[in-house]
Parts: sequence; C-alpha cells; structure tokens
Amino acid sequence: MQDHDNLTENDCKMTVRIKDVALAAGVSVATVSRALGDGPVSDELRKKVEAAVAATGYLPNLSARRLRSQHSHTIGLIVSDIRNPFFTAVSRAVEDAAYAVGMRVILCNTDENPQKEAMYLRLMQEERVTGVIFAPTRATAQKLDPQQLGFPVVLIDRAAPPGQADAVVLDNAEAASLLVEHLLAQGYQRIGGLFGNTSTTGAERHAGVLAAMQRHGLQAEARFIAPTPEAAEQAMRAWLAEPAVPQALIASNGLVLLGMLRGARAAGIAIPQQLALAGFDNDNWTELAGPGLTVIEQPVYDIGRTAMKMLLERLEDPARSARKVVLSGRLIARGSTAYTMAADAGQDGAPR
Amino acid sequence: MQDHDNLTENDCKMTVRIKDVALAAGVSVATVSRALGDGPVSDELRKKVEAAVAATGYLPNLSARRLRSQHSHTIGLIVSDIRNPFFTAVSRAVEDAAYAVGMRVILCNTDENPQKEAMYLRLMQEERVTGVIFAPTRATAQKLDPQQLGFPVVLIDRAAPPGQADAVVLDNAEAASLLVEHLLAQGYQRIGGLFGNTSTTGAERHAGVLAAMQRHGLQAEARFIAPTPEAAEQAMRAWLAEPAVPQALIASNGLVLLGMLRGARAAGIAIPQQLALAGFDNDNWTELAGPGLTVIEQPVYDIGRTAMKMLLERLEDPARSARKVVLSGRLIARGSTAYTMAADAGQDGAPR
DNA sequence: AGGTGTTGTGTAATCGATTTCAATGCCATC
DNA sequence: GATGGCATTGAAATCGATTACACAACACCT
Repeated sequence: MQDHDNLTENDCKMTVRIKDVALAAGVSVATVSRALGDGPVSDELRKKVEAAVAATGYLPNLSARRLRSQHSHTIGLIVSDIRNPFFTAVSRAVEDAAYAVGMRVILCNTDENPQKEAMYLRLMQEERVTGVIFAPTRATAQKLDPQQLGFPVVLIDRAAPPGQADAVVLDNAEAASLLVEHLLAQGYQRIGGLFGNTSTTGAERHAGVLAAMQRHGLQAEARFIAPTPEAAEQAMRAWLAEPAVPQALIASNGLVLLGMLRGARAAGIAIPQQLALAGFDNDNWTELAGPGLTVIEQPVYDIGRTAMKMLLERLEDPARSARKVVLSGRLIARGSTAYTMAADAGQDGAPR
Repeated sequence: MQDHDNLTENDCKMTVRIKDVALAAGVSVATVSRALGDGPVSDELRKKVEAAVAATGYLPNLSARRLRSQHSHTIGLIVSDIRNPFFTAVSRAVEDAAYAVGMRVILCNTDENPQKEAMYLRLMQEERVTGVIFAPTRATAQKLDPQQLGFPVVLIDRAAPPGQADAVVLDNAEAASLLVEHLLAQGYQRIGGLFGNTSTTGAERHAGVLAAMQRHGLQAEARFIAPTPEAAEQAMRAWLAEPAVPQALIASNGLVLLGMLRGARAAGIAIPQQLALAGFDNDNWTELAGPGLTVIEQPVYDIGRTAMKMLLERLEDPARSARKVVLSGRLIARGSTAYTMAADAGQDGAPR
C-alpha cells in the first residue's frame, strides 16, 4: 500500500527471486527455502514467508532448484510413436503417475530408429533425468547397458536380455496361445500371421503362435514387416494375391491389424466369410470395424502405471536385482473370427 | 594411457563437468563453453576441446545451462487428453517441430478441468518455458491474459476473444456448413447434433450447423454434453428412446461421434437406414466402422506444425499483433450419410 | 550448576554452466 | 615506431536456488 519499491502486487516486469521474498518477509533466504520445502521453521516465520510469497507473486525457478539439489524430478518416456494407441494410453498413465509424485515427463518418439534412440538416450543424460521408461527396438535392447547410462531404466512392451533391466511386458506366449486356441476352437486350422520385425514383441508373439500351433501338431506361416499400417496393408495385398492363403491371419499389433484390414477390404475379401482376422490391442476401432475384430486386450493403463511404480521402487533401492512384471492379456472374441465357412469352402481347411 | 587420475575413458562414476574438460584440454572453461557453443574459438583449440570432450565423455548439464543462459529451450503443450486422437496427432507434430529446433516439450493433460489448467500454467511459469501451446476450456480461454503469464501462448483448436492471443483453429463455421449441405443434398432435412459443452469448438460448430440450416429455412435440434464417448453414448441412448428423433445427427468431435455410434448400436439402430451419422475428426476407425462414417477431416499434423511455427515467430517478434490462422477441413463422405430411407419411412422427413 | 541435545535461524558455499570484462597478441595503418 | 582495431583467450562474476556449517536459545538430565 505504501510507496515502497515495486512490490505493489504483481507484474513488475522483473521476475521475483527468493531473495526478494526473504527481504519482504524480513528473514534470510535459507528460511524462505526451508519454509517452502520441508525444513524446520517456526509457525510464525512460515506464515510470514507465505504472506511474502503471496505478496510478491514469487514462483520458484525450477532450473536453479534442479541444479543445486541435483534432482531433476524428470523422467523420460521413449516410445516409437505416440500415435500408436498402445503408447498413447501408456503415456497417459505414466504422466498421471509422474505428476502425482511431482515429476515431469519428457516424451520422445523414435520411429523404431536406433539412431534416434541413441540420440534421445544421450539427451536424457544431459537432462540428468531421474529415470527412463523405454520401449526399445530389438537392436538397442541387446546392446543396452543400464549401468552405463547413469539412471535407472524400466523397459515396457519389449524385453531385454533377462536380468539386465526392470521390465513390464505382456505375457506374449500366453496371449498368442489364447488367440491360436480360439481360432482352432472355431474350426480354423490353416493359420498364418503378419509380425513386426523391429521389436522383440513381434518375435515373441510369433514364437507364441508357433508354439501353440505345434502343440496341436500344426504349422503356421509367418511373414515379417515394418510395424506400420502402410507396410501391413501392402504385405496383405501381396499375400492375398497369392494362390494359397491361410484361413485365418493374426496381426502382431494394432497398427498391423489396421493395415491388414485395409488390405483385405481393398482386395474385396469378406471377413470372416473368406478370411478370419485377429490381432493385438483393443483399440477403439476394433470393436466397430465390420463384424468386430477379435483381439487380445492389453492392460494399457496398468502397464504405464506399473512401469512408473517400478521406476520409483528402483530409485528407492538401486541395488535390488532386476524384475520383470508379466501381465496377462484378455481375449476379446468378436465376429472377425466366427467360423462361417460353408461346407464347400471348408474343404480347404479339412483335416488331413 | 598413463597413470593419470581417473580419466581412463569413461564411467569413472563421477560426472564430468566442464571444468574437467578444460583441464584435460589445457584451456579455460570459458573456451570450452565457447567451443561447444558458437563463440569465436581458433580451430586449433576447438579441436583440442572436442578431443577432450570425447576423452572425458562430457555431457553438458542442461539445468545449469538453462539457469545461466535464462533460456529453457522448453515449450509446454497443454491439452485436455492426449488419448483424443486429434491431440495425439497434434502432439506428434509439435514434438517433431520442437526437437527439430532443439527444444523440449512438456505435455500436460487437463481433462477439461480449469483447476488443472491453472495448475499447469503455473508449472509452466516455474519451468520458465519459452512458450506454450494450449487448448483451453471455454472458462479459462475467457480469463486468459497472455501478457500476465510471462511467455507467449498459441491457442490450438479453440479460440480466445479476438486479438488476445495467437491461435490456430479450424474454420468451424465452414466445416459445419459442409456437413449440413452434404446431409441436405443427400435428402435429409430433420438434422440434429450432439456438441461438447466445455470448449468454444463445440459452441462454434453448433453455431455453424444452426447458421447453415437457417440459410435453408430449417432448424436443428442440439444437445450439449461433456465431450467424452461415455457421455455421448448415454445421451444418444436417451435421445433414441424418445419419440421424435432427427433423421441425421452430427457429432462435434471424434470422441462424441464414437459414443454416438456405440449408443446407436446398443439401441439396434441401423446406420444409415434408420439414422444418418456424421461428425468431426477422420480417426482411423471412422473409415472402418459399419458403412464408414462421414466426417470432416482436420489437418491435424498441420495444426501442430503451424502452432509451433507461430510460436517461434512470436518469439522473434514479441510485439507484433495477435494472429489467428484458420485452416479448412475436408469433407469425407462415407456410407453413414447415404440416403437409403424407403419411401414409407421418408414421410417422416417429408417437406412440410 | 554444568554439560548435552534440540530446534530454529542466518551466513556463506555450492551446483555447473554462460557471459562480462579485461588482457593479450597480431596485424595494418599512419 | 606508435597507434588503433580485431580476433582470441582467461579470470571472475553470475544465474537462483539448496544446503553445510556455525551459532544462539532453550529445555532436559545428571
């Protein structure tokens, strides 16, 4: 109210520092810092400081805080592409969990490119991040040494060599088995699949399909592609143009499934009358497309939340041995795998 | 190679500071800083510094750099929910553009909650961000004063009172008109819509529909809901249970459209035979669901990229007057608005 | 009464970089 | 040969906070 300097209320153009608050409150900067943090301060002074903070409009400078305290309160989230609904959902869960404990998230898209992965990992080091949640390509997963990095890493969706790093993954073998058993129970026998070729996930789901088929004395034809809708659509068109096409096809993730469905539509193939289709990721559209697509639903939000929880636990005890949390997928059977093949068409897949 | 201290190669457990690099290179810290930046340094010393950086494995501390240089090289991206495909795509574009110019992105989800918006805006101030790209609710858009904030703001998807802030928005009136004209051309006359009630976007699209209808001497029935699939599905079920339902319904965004389609399915309503459906956002599933949904496609990636470009231009010239970039949507007509109503059903919508 | 903690506070050092400022050497110019 | 730029370089100040340390006041226990 009086004709002081310039602390009338706010917007004095100059940013107000902790020193200004100390001056206004008539205490030392250390006391202000402690009052704002958790240090021991008398109630009397704490109130004075709070009043001074309100009067000056003080906002702490996080860069200065990070530099001095050596805690960035920042975690990195490195995924291939946030536009993949799986990563979108995981990212939302990670961010919710991070902000809930006062941490910031830096999001990076690698496009399955090992060079970008290396670049972003270096960036994380420069940011002095508290930790990183990472969905690596197979190439970097193998050569990844979390000790070397200087911060803990929790892998998601994709696993590294065991014992190397914490990880939250789907039980891909089990999930693939669920799909295969479902298809077999429907009556399909000639089953194939299109799998992403950049991650361990594609490989594991492929292995799971093979193993499940083998338990029934059957084989499966698999093809490997870049895990994008475009590549999947192209591969699908090519496959459908060939003479012998399996009765049922499995996609190794939601993007591939999307491309396959587009390819089937372009080729005029009726689902499931001429071809059954199933895949991973219960994205919005799978419920609504055609007869509904049979998929393995991943606990997407849970994966992100669990990854963040593991990261925090790892920070509390850096020495404990690496853990791998394996979550189960849920089969959602829909029309795309109904067995509607007529008796005459059935001869294709008749038991030998 | 010799028995120096501990700069054998790397991982000496201690982080290496610029001082260590200076020592290793036999120059001052200032020279190292200049060599790494853009300062004037002789080629000879620059090479020495680069060698020392490589030998010591130096990684700059970004917090220290930010504190001293007073440039955070960080922008905030505040949206309602990254899981809305519209914001997912925008976010990817913003991040691409940001990393391309050496900036970091902090992503915040507000869930259309003004309190969270206020909290994140304060966080942005503490981070001393270079700028913010923001999709505000109507409530905060009105009371938003970019001058007060201390950093430039570019609004996306939603507009503020004119002249207040830069913005990148869709031409909602035009887009709504495209939808209405399309429906009218198909033969529909009794048209209604479900609109989000938290943003200016829902309001503008509603106004656009009304205006277009009015040009034809027609009226439209509108309802307002929280812009989520769940709220839309519930509202849809309720609406469909009433006696007089419009022949065609418009959704004000992708999430609402999704909920409406679910509601229609749950009620056993055939699209487009019993009800035509159209909306905004060309999300993946709209192409594949049922007969395909007629939508307005937004230039999502362009919106993000343009917002980032405007932010950079604003930084170069803080004084220039506020600009609003208005982009056009594209009508994608699909089966959900085909006019297939039988003659007997047609009497409902016969001209009066 | 005399140590012995405990609690609360201030002073000053510190985090790791950038940037200011002064100094140096070198060359061209008069 | 003195002088005035120009290009490099280093020493030291600085960014804005946290925290180590010292110390005062006060309660508590022999």
